[in-house]
Amino acid sequence: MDIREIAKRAKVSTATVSRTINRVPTVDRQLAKRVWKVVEELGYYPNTQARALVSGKTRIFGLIVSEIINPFFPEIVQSFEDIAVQNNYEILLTSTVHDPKRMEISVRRMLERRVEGVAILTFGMEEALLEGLRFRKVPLVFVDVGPPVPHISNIKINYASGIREAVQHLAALRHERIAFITGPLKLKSAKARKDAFEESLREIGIDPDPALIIEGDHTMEGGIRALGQLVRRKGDPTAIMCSNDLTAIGVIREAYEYGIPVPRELSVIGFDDVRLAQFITPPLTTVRMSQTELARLAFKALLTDVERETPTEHGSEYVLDTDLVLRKSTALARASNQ
Amino acid sequence: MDIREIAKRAKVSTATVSRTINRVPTVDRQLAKRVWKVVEELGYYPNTQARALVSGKTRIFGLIVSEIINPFFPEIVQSFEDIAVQNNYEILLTSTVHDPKRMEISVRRMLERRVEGVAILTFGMEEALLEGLRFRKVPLVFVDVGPPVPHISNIKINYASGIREAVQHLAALRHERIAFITGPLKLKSAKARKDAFEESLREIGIDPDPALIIEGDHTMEGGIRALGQLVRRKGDPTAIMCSNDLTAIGVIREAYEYGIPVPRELSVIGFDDVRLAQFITPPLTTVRMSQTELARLAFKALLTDVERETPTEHGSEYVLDTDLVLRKSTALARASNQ
DNA sequence: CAATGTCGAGGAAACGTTTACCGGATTCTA
DNA sequence: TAGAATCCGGTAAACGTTTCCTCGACATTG
Repeated sequence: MDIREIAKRAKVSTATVSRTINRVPTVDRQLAKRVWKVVEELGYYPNTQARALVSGKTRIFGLIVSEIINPFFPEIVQSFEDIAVQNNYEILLTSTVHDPKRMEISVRRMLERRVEGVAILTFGMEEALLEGLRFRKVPLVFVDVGPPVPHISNIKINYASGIREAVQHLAALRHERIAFITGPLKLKSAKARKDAFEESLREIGIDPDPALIIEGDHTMEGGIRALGQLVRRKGDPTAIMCSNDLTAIGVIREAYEYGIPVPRELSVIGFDDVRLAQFITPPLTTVRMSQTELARLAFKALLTDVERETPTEHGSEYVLDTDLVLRKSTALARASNQ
Repeated sequence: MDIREIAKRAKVSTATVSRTINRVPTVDRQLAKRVWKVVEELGYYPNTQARALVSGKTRIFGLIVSEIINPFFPEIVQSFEDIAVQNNYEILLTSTVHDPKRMEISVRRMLERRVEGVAILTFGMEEALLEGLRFRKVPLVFVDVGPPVPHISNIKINYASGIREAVQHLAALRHERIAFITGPLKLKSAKARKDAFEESLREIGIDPDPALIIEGDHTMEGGIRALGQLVRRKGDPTAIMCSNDLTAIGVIREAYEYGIPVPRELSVIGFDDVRLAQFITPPLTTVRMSQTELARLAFKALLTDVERETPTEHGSEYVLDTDLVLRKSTALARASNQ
């Protein structure tokens, strides 16, 4: 059943049917009513392929993530979908699973399906692979790492705000030896978190102790390993901040193995506030980087770019703040026992 | 850049270009080589909308889930995508967030984008809402609840196998008072799990004690509440099985609050084996219902149906077994202290 | 050697929309 | 009241493919 069928039954032209369905205001109310009636009766719905073919608008946004099973992403995907539904967009979800080949395939898929824009929410994938998209002037939005050129927007994360809050929270609980487990330092975002931590420490008159900065890898196993290293030192820290929640979960898990009660003997703070931070025992105090908000900003960036008629010089920039959310994994420092 | 451009440059007809790209074997090797050369040079890739419009094949499968942030789903989505990529399919991911209206929208989206098949992996959504899909003879695949009609496949979960294993495991650890926290019993799958539990108990000569069967709701909070009820009884259980992992996590969490050490004083077993079962402390012993395998089966069901030329009488049926995976949340029953 | 069959490439129709353009009717203006 | 302007619906071209059909070239057969 197609638009012609509707046209015939409503005794109008296909043009009028099309205009009615697309709510072009100039069509006569009587005609429109007739058309809608037939549409309802037959349960007609337009063919998106045909639509897209002629109009050039697919109403699809691409969303590239690292991997869906990483707890960081489901909430983003969910929020992105919610907004897409509200705006009558479809979403083409693609994951790179940390494989450049898969990234290439992702780009290809986006191109073939003619998405109108792509949000790249991966952790550090080589940008070169996106050349195909950039070349075709598809609007893109990045987190932190987008170059300042037309059609490319950026969401800047304000790591410092939340991390400072966290450090000050620990200081208020009389912690003085605070360790930090970083992410993979080749990741810009991981580096930024570490820098923010050190800066926050200095701000309250504590000099960062290199022995208390351990390089992790943003996995639970990394957290486990890092705690192992930390425990072996004398004068070990009374609090540990982690570059992401998974690391913090690893730390808590390993602390349990060592018989170190969290938070009584050791305070732990994560970063990201993934949903599962609420599920573990004790519920994790962490720095929230709202995934919902991130998705919202990404979508908005894309939509704005698509709807803009004249391209801007530089692509827009958005800022996402972070803040501390208190749960149960931090407490007063134990009396110093060195 | 379109197929005509390629045709012109390769000095063949568009028909030949199309045939070449689609690897129709009758095209002359020389011509094919010419065509491919031009394709590579120009970086041409076909327009999927145009393709779909004329061929009627969109190469899209729909995937309807309850909500992406439910830990049960990310792995399914990931696996589904992996297989889709291998088969050159795209996936239209949609979530109902437990809202019939959203389900309706989902169906509509599937219809508009002309998906070739839909996997419905939600927990108990009214089937009536899928009428639109069924009516248009879109191949569907359900878990457990699909009616036996053409174009509708079913994946039957063998709940009994894993649950029996779990019960026998507990029995071997000398547990005699084993509680069960169910899911919402209006859900067929929850009911089936409970029944399997009771049956397994009888099998080893234990009569299910109704006082030890608590209705939960498949959430962490439900698990917390249920443990509260259980603890208040005298002669409380030494082991608890849960209808899903989230419930088990709630139980463990609340046990911690009560100061009941898991597994020393209380053994806990979950169901599903979501990824996060490995992240909690202690790592959760649980009955695995492989999400990867589930996704694989669902995709296969759809693909088989699409590729079949003559529709079968009944739609096919697949079976997914469950089995126990041992981690750290179970131990020998404590000496009876009643 | 003529007739028939086989093979593969090209021409052109078709898929279901949107939209530029046209033209008739109506309203407005002088 | 005639001409201009405005409005709005219809006609048909276009979007980029796939695929049916035709047709020429060549091989095979009697």
